[in-house]
Amino acid sequence: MNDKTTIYDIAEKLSISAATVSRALNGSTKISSKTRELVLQMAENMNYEQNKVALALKSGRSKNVGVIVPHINRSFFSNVIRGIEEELSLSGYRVIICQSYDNAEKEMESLNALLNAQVDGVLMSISDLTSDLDFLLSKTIRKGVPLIFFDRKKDINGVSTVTINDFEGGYQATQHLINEGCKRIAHLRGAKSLQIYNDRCRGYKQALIDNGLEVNDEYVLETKSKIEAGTEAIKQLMKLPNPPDAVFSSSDFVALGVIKELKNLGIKIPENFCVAGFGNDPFTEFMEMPISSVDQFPLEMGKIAARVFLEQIDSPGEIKIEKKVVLSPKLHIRKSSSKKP
Amino acid sequence: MNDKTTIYDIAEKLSISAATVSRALNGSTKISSKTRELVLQMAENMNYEQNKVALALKSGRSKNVGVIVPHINRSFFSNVIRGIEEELSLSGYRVIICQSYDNAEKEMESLNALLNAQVDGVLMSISDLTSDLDFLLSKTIRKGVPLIFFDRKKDINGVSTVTINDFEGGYQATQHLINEGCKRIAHLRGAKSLQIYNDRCRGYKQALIDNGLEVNDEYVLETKSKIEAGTEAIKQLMKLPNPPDAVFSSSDFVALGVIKELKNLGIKIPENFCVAGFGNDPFTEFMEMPISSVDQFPLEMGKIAARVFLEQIDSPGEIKIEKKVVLSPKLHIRKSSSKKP
DNA sequence: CTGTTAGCGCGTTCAA
DNA sequence: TTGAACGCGCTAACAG
Repeated sequence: MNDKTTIYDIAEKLSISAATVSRALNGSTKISSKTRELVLQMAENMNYEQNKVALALKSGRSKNVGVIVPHINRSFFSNVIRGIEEELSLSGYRVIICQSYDNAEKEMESLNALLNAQVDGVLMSISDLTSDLDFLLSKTIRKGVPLIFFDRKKDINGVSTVTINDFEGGYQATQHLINEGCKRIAHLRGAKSLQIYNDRCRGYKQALIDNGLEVNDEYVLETKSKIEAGTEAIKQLMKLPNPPDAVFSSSDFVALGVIKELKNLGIKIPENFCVAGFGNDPFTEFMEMPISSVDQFPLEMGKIAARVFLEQIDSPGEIKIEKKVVLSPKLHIRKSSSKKP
Repeated sequence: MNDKTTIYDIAEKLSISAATVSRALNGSTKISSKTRELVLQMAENMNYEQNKVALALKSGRSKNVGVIVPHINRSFFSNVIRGIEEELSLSGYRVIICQSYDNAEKEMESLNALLNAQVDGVLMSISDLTSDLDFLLSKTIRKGVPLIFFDRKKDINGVSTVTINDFEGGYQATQHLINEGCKRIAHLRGAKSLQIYNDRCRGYKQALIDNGLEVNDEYVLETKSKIEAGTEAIKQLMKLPNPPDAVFSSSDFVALGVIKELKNLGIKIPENFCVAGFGNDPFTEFMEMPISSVDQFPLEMGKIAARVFLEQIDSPGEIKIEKKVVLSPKLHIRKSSSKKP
């Protein structure tokens, strides 16, 4: 039933040794063109296909890379993965995906499983700053497996990272809202355990400071990345004695929730209230009230992360140079924050 | 530098044979509890981890499954993959993803690569009915690797499928539009080379017939699954001498394009024109004009496809029973097609 | 140019 | 209960 033909099968047919077959198949120069042709022909006839597992065991390189993300079905991550796959498949690598569900423990399990499966590298977006990264390092670096963080990173020696400049993104969005004439800008931010949200928040605050505006802690709320979280948060904000006149949200979904609730409250956007989100999720563009948002270039991020991996794997010797790539975010200005037409 | 400890390393330390170590690690009964404890302890100390590649070569089972989809970043597919990964990871399987880009040739390449990488199964959504499936079969079935189609299938002996009832989905949506009082229902359909679109179209036509409405071929247009395709198509339809009063689209994006253009044209939805889409993409729900759409339950589809694989792989002997699972779609009725409040 | 040997790490005979 | 030997399929070292 199983028709897997091995190099031994074809060697036997030709009454030569398996090594010779191997050489012919791999284009070694140390072989006569006659026998090479013979082998190639026979291989064709017998539908020979190289067994990659045997090759992996022999060479120690599986041609597989692991990718760990919180959830594969989030627009951002699925786009990054697309970029990674698109780039790595060109070099013959396959992509194994794992979901961490924002759970540090699961993340470690996945990493472990990937390393035991002999992946040649791991690209991941860490779930939490509190992850036990020492353990992680001991496993991956000691094994000589390149590790690359994208988007959600943590600064570690020996680990390359590909991120966008979240500080700049937060700054850009806030500066834009200020330019539109907003004076009391609130910020809905993600969990403090993630550096990206801390950076965006820092950018927000710096923009306020640079423009001589007051940083009001009452205006900064931590939310989940969900529509309902946005509606809840804006309700709370509008109850303040001195409610804000704009919101910069770290999440497009939250921004959407804010817009929905403001409409409920009869507050006009963008005339009396401006909103900007983060992520440039596809839906922000084609809403009836298109939402201004910061683009993170997920596809490009994935491709670049893939290339960083390829550079590391190709680097001669054991000199693994860590690389820190930082992309510039781009704010897309849309109706939700455009007072001036 | 490489600290990979093997069973030989720990055998040496304990002055026993590697075979014994292997037995201890695998919980064989034919071993004294003393040495078992000893081995387990030592394995712990030496940070031993089983090399899955060696195991794969030995056993012929890699614990990897391949998944091939057109584009991983489309909402539907990323959700299916999430379901697959969620289910299979519980059984210790890893998921290798490949993108076909709707290209039959690339699809075959990926399938080939996966088989050479010794995956234990392949789950795929075929790109095209014209794919060279004989070749496909000769590779996969002869190798005894379970093959499962999800969503985009083709009926083949020996291949299990997990799909939704596209006919019923098309029927449901059309029937609903009829119930709302629409008389001239157009249909924007996807490529004829995919069975799912043919089935949805058949459902659409059958609903018309069952309700005594005329099937007008001028009302059926083939479009790409893009917003702009929707705007173009509806422009064309509205130029007809007798323009439609409703559209059932096989794509949510196309439905969105239709709605945008109708608004441009000053046509009121849902009062004077109803629209229904297909896919229940997240955005359909939270638009200001929420779009009625047929849910395909991608997450569930992925999980079920995974379970079908597990059943096949666990089935004793060589009896591979093919399984055809058909899910019922569910129409979500929203504002874009609700004349009656 | 080609054949022989060995080993990647593991589980599984067959003897003892 | 344990050990020695073997093979999964392949490539690389060493001979010839």
